[in-house]
Amino acid sequence: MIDQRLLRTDLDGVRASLARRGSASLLDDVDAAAELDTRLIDITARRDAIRARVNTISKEVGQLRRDGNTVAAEALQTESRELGDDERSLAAEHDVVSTTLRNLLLGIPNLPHPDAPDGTGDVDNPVVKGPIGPTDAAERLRVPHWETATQLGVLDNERAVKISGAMFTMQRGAGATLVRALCQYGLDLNADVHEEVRPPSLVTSATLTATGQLPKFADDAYAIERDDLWCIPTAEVPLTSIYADETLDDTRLPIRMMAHSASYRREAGSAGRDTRGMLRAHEFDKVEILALAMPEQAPALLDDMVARAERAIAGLGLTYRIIEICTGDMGQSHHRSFDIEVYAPGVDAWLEVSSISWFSDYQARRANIRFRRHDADGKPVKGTEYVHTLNGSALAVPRVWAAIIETHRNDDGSVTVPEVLRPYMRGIERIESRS
RNA sequence: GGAACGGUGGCAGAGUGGACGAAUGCAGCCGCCUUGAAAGCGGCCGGCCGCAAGGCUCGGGGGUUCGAAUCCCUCCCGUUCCGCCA
Repeated sequence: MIDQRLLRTDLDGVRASLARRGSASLLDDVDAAAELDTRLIDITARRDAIRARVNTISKEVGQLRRDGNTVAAEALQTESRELGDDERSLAAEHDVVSTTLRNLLLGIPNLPHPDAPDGTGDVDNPVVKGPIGPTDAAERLRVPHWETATQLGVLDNERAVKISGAMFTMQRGAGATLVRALCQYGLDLNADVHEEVRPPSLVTSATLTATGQLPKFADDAYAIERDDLWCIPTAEVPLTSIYADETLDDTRLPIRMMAHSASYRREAGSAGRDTRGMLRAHEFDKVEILALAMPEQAPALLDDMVARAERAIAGLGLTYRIIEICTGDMGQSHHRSFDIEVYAPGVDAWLEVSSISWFSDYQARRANIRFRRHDADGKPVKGTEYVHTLNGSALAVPRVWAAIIETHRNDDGSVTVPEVLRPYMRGIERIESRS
């Protein structure tokens, strides 16, 4: 959520910032929210005045009864009972307005960073680095990974579909080992500063709301309705909420964590797209890195996390570039965002393999994650602030897997395993046909 | 899944309708004492919203009442026992 106070103190600033996202109806929502906020303040003030009076009366009644002054006590009780009717109707109005306002606020996206590039869609995302590596593939590389991998017996999507339906994938033999190797590689590369976490894969609605998936994007996630649980679309979801409703000490920040998890996505609206191979699937493995930080720590962390994602890709000998996400293409919760794209020669396309984002305090406000500062003498400063959250894929398996198969394909149809992965693959140097 | 008992401030733990935002202990903060520290002594000390007045907060929600940590309903969570299970 954005800071509700900004609606009162800097409505024009909020409107100008969100206008960069390019949605007219969004500005209507902002205006509506500002109006509700004003009403809510008025209602709250009137309700609280009545409550204050009732509280005072109750204390007086208690005193009068102790003193045995029943007549006076009963007179006050009558007054209080009448006040109760007003209080109830104001409280009901307060609940309606504040619920409406909250639902509206939950749907209002984050304010983009001033330096985020303007644009209306993904075509406006500027390339900020690269391409690094060749983009002119040889003939032997012009083979989509699903052909190479199926032939090698390391990808068996036909049977995955039999088991689970369309858009599920299955890796076998060295292909399965490669999945696990990539995960372990991604973790080891980031273990220097990140705590490894194995979070739950099923989370509550509250948890999925904190990171921004609910309420607006419910259709994108798998729901287990009977138990009111959701399959995580990314480890970002449980990791961010680890410290939900907690106040952290500034000395502990930044808190940096990483997790390997499965990610589940319904891909509603993309049926029929990228149905072959490993480019899009309902379930995939990913190593996520995440940081909770003080606002002033965030920019450097963002740079560091992009560099880490880049290092993982570069180490695998893949061709890649880094793009920055423009205001028109940003996700709801994003403040500033970078993608790493890998060139896949077999399908001759740039594949998004990593997305690293800074969320400012947007998620922390939803998740209620605060921190307390200490002054130079180590004394706690009065009041708390929301942390900033950042996260990104350190290594998203399927598309990297695909790019490896396509990039490191040999003339004979075998695939050379990148050197850095061999320790995780029982020394396998080449993936060769099993038959 | 069944049964029993629980959920109170950073922690431990009192409190069964009014003087309770909450005893007491520990931790923390300030001061005294001390060469320094410990001990001792005195004082302060939960959080959120609000410029303030004030409001909210004893697991969540609802109810009874002039008034609820306390009574009622409901949901959630925990512990123990039983059942089931990797």
